Amino acid sequence: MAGSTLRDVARRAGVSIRTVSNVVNGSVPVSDELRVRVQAALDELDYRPNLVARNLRRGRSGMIALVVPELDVPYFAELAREVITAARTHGYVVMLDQTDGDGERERELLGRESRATMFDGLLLSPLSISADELRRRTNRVPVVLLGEHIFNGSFHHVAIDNVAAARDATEHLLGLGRRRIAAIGDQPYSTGETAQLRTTGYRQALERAGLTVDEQLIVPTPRFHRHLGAEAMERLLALPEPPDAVFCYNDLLAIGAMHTLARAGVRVPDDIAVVGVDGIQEGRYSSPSLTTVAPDKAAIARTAVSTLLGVIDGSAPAPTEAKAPHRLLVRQSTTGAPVD
Amino acid sequence: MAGSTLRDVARRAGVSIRTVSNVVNGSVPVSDELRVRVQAALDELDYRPNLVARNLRRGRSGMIALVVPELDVPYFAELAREVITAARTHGYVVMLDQTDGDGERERELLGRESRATMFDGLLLSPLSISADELRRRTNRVPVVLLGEHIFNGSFHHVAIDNVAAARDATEHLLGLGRRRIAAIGDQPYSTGETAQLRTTGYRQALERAGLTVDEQLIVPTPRFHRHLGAEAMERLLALPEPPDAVFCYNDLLAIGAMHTLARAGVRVPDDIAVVGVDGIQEGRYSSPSLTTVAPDKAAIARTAVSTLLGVIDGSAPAPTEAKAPHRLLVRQSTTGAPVD
DNA sequence: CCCACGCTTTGCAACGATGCAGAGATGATG
DNA sequence: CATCATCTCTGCATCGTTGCAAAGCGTGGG
Repeated sequence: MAGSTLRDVARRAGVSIRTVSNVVNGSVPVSDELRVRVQAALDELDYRPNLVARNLRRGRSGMIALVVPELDVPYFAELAREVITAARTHGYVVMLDQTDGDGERERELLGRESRATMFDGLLLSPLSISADELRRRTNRVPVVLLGEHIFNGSFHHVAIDNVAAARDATEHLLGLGRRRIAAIGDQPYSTGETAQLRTTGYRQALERAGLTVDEQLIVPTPRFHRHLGAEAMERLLALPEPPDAVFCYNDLLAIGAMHTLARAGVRVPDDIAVVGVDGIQEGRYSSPSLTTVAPDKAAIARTAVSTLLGVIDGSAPAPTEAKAPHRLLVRQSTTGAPVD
Repeated sequence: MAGSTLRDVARRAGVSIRTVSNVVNGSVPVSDELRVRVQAALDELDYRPNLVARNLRRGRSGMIALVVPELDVPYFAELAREVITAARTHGYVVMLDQTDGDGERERELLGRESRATMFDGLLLSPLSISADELRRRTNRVPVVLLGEHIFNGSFHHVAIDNVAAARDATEHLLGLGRRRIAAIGDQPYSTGETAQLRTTGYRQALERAGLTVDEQLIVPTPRFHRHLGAEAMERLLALPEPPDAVFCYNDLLAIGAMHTLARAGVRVPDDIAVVGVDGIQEGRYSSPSLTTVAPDKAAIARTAVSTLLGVIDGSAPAPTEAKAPHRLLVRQSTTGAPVD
């Protein structure tokens, strides 16, 4: 009942512990006669290997940790799903933790008393910890970073091309004839790299189209949540000359913005077109459905996991910069066409 | 670099391994002089305890697993967030896995080669595994079940009162004067207990109001996903006499249903009122915003975690049935009033 | 002056598994 | 028939930590 060990099984089958281990692992040949006897004992005692002990001996835990800011943000939930799936194909399981974007929590995670040592590696989607700090603290555990923040070449890193993604979104709006295009989600301070890259892409698209950027139309938000998108949209509507399109830095901001527009009786896309980033499922069924730039989350997850495992087994020590593909999904919020 | 051990630190400080251990753990008193010396060595070598070894010795891992069908289903993501938070207050971390509602995967999880032995306990939200099977397989690991499925008294179990929740939702619609109320999401087969309980509550409400149930208006769905809600709604609209309200067994079904209604030009709530269950964030910002019966997820998580820890430390061996509270959040999809 | 007591410190064993090297049995070969 | 290679099987050491019991040491009381 309380969990039988190799010893118990060995005693019962009248063989050595080592032989039982060989039967369990199947790596070393065992004679048919003994194998049958041992197998019977294994079944009778319902033996289950103690993985903690196995891990100690083997020096590997078969676990990686995925740390995201917030698990209830759909993008991270969907990404987590893909990471768990990708890890499983390599025989790994995933421990999940969330930092709430709290730098303290992120720091704690890498501190001395953390459980990080229990994992073979760490996938980290950092929000507020700085590059230096991260470098100082992660000299033990293999780390791969997800998303933009911190990538000055000292860490393995997987992300989409955020500048191109933002440019694609903005150019889509330009292609629809919109000329007064707002942007929601800039973060013009040290830890807002992702947002800043998207701002760059937004500016590039406008400039290439020969338009000047109206700084009033760039509304910063401290995070990427629905209610902040709603508030930002209110500010845009209050302008003397409101926009005819909005590029939101993620889908949640876009959904918040559309919420405000619906309440204000502004038609989407007729009066204002809306596009987001992330390609979350929620956007397929919103009213109107949301045009979005969707990162290939499965690709991000696969790349991140295999990179991390490469670091773990020492075959890929030099930091890599991997770019995952993204594509524009056109839906009602920009074209009005009820596509799915 | 490769991780120093107690041995390394002991050698450096010129004391025994045991003393270093005592300093690290702080449980046994150590003289000031030695403590300082050992601490210095700890710092110099940047010692981090090997948690795998510690776990082996202590027989506890400080980890629990949370297994849900799909992490990208918002309800589970939001619940997972709460579970992680609740576990953290007890010093536990959470490993997350998903089964995709696949019975095979659920079985595998409890099978001989599973990693379940690595965890002190298991929070399981089962979809398709049967009670018998579960009982046969979990004689090793402490388990607490989340949600309805399987609760014949042999397992610890935390859920809301699904009958009451469904009744509340239906009565809300009745209170608005609706009389032809449909239900989307029944699952009239062995593993659909949750759905069946909601059907029971739905029937109760109608019967108490003196109405007869029109079986045509109960549309089953194999899962609780947006597209199935959309399809179900199409079937209801095709009826000679469509409903004037719909009770959906979860918010995703409701959002799918509203998607169909929007495309068909049916007004919500004027023509058809819609109510869901789960209280996911998505429903606050949908257009129209979604009336829903919201389980207290934080309460579910807290109760589940503390129950599980009780089982683990042996203080709560007898299976308990815990009911978490729920409440109706009234929004536009039933009243038209733009409440947040 | 000796003994007992309390406090700190230590060595040994153990948690349950696997790597390694060698023991024993078996069969093939000269 | 002796020798050697081959194939199973086994015992021992080890992964890094903590529980346990006892050793060492200093102090105070009889």
